[in-house]
Amino acid sequence: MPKSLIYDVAQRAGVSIKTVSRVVNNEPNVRENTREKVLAVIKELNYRPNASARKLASQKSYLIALLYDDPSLYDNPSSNYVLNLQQGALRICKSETYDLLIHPCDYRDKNLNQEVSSLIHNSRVDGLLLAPPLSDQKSLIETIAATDTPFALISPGNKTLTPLSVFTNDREVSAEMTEYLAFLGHKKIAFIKGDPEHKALQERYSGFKDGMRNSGLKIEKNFVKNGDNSFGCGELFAKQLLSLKNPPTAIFCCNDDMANGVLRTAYKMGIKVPDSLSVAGFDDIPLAEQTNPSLTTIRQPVRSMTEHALEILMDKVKNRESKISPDDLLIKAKLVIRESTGKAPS
Amino acid sequence: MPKSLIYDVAQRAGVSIKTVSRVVNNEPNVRENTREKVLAVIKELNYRPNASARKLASQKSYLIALLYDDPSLYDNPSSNYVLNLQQGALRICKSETYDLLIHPCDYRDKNLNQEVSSLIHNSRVDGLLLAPPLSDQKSLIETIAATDTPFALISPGNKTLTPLSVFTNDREVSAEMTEYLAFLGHKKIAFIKGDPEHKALQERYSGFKDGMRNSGLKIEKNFVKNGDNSFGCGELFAKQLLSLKNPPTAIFCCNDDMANGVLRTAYKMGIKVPDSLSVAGFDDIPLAEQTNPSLTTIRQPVRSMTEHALEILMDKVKNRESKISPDDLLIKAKLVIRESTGKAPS
DNA sequence: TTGTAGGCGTTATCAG
DNA sequence: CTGATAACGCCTACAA
Repeated sequence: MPKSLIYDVAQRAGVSIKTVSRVVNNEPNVRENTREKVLAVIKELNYRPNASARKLASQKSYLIALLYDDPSLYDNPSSNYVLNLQQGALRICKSETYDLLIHPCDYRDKNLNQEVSSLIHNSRVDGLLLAPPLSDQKSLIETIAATDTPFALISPGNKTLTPLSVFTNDREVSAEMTEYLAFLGHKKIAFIKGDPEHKALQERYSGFKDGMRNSGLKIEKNFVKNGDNSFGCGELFAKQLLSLKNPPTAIFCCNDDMANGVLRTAYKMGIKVPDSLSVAGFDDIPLAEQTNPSLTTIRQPVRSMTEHALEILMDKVKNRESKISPDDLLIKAKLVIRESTGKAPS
Repeated sequence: MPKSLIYDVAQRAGVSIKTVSRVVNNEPNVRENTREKVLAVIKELNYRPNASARKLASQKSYLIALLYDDPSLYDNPSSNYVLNLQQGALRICKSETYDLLIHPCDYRDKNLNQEVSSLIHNSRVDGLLLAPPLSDQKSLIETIAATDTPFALISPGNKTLTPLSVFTNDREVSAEMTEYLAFLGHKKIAFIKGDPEHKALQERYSGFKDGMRNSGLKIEKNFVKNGDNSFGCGELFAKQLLSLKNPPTAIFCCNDDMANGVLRTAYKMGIKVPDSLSVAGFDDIPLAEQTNPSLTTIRQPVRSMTEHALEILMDKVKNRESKISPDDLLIKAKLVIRESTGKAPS
C-alpha cells in the first residue's frame, strides 16, 4: 500500500489538512463528530505522520538525550545502573512520543563540554537528562544552560543548579546502615568512599559519620579509604584493612562493586563472611543477591528516579504545569539485609 | 550567535546553496578551490545543517534501530551483553553520523511484530540490527523484510535468513571447553542448556556433544538440564545434580549467569569449587572474574560482532560496496581459564 | 469550529 | 563544475 499523506486523509475525510493535523496532535477545536471521522480515515489509510516534516515545521526534534558516564570506561561489572536509567527514560519517552538518544560520555574528558554542545546543536534535542556524576559537573551544566535547552539532573550534589532535579536520601540511609552495623555489635567499622566527583557519594560518607556519632562510635583514620567505585579498589583496600594488626570487623562500602571486591579479598584471605567480617554495600545491583555470601546493601530506585526526573523535564519541554509534587522528587532508599552482615565476632 | 542557514553560507561564500550542500555532503563535482572556501565559511559561521530538513528532503531518517531482548524482563544480573551491543552500535553510528534508537523488546510478546512494524513506520528507521534471540524469530524477520527496510542479524541460528549476519563458532568452542574438562580428568560432566529460542545456544549443546564424543565420554541423561539462562535455574539445577547419588564432577553451563547460580548452590551446599566440582560458563561477563572462585568461561567479543554487523548494514543502507570480508563475519570465541575448574577429584 | 496561505531548511532535478 | 527552482510533508499564523 502506498504511503498516505495528510492530504489524502483530508480529502478522503472531506476536511482540510489542518483539521487532520488537529486530530493527529490531539488539539482542541474539533467537533467530536469530525474527529471520529478523521480518525477512521487515518486508520483506513494507515496514515502515519512524517516525523521529519513535523519536526521541521514545528521546530522541534522530539528527541531527548540521556547523558551518563560510560560504564565501559571502568572496571564496572554490573552496568545495571545504566540500564535502569535507560528503562526509566524509555518508558516516559514512549508515553510522550519522544525518541531517546543515549549518550555515554567520559566525564573526565576535556572535550566533554564541546561534545555535548555539538550534540545539542547537531541533534537539536529538546531536552537533556543528566545522570551522576555528570549531574555534578558544573561547567558542563553551565554549557548546557547557555544553550537554553531544558535539562534535568539526577541526584546532583549541588541542589541549586537547576530546579529540575531529583534527589536521594543518601546521607540518612547511610547513617541508618551504620547504625545497623553498630547494633550488631560492631565497633571497628571501616568505610570505603566512592568517586569524589560524585557528590551524592560524599553524602554517604557524611551519613556514615552521622551514624557513627549517633552510635557513640569513633572513626579510626586508617579505616577510611578513598575508593573509586571499582571492584578492584574494593579488593585492594580490603587487603589493606584486613592486614592491619587490629582490623575492622565490618566494612561499609559506597557501592556494591567495591563491596564485592571486599568479598573477593576476604574469600582469598580465608576470612569468613559474616562470621569474622561483615560487609555492606550500596545500590543493590542484581548481583548483590547472587554473591557468596549475598550482600547486605541499600536499594536505590534508580528507575523511578529517572522517570520522575524525565517527567518534570517533559513538563518543562512541553511548557505545561507539572503534576509531580516536590515530595516525589526526594526518592528514598532502603536497607536490604542479606547474608554478608552478622553479629560482631566476640 | 544567530543560527546560520545554508543560504547564509552560500551568500557569504559567493556560491549557490547547492554547492554548499555538495560540500556538506561530501559529494563530488566541486572544485577543490571552492570546496575549501565553503568549508571556511561554514566554520566561520558555525553552520550546522538542520537534521529535520535534511531528513525531510532526502527521505531518510539517519536513524538505526537496535533491537534486543529486554534484560529487565529476566533474572539477569549483568546486563553487560546489552551494553556491549550498544557500545558497538554507537561507535559505528557515530562514525557514519547516524543516530541510534535503542529498542528493548520482549521476544515472547504476541504484539512484537506489530510493535516493530510501527517502529519502522513511525520512526522510519533506515536500518535495523537484531540481537539474539530476536535474530531467531522467523516471523519477526519476515515482518521486517516485508517493509523493505535493510536489517542485519547477530548470530542467527538460521544462516539463510539474510546475507547480512555475523556468526559465532559456538559449537566448536563448546566442544573445546568440553574436551578441556575431559582433559582435566572429568568423566561425569553435566550440561545446562540455555534458552531454546536462541539457536546459537543450541549450538553450544551440539558442541558439548561433539566434545564428549571426541573425548570418548558418554553423556548421561540425568546430567543434561533445560535451563533458561537465568541465575535462578543455575541454582536449581545444581541442587538437583549435586543431590544425585552419583553426581557429576563438572558442570558446563550455557552462560555465565547459570554458572554463577551453580557456584552459589555449591557454596550453600558446602561443596568446594574446584576441588570437588568444576564449573564452566559461557560469555565471560565482567562478573566472571569477580566471583568466588572466579569463573572459567568462554569469551565472546560481542562488541566487535556488533560493529561488524552494523558495518555491513550501513553498507547496505548507503548502498555501497562492503569492505568487510566474509572472514570477519565469523567471530571466534575463546576459552578463558580461571579458578572454577580443576582436576577431577580422584 | 474550520480552512487557506506561507514557510520550515534541506536535497533533487536539470539546465547551463 | 555550478546554480535556479521545485519538491519534501507538515505546522503556524491568520482569516473565515
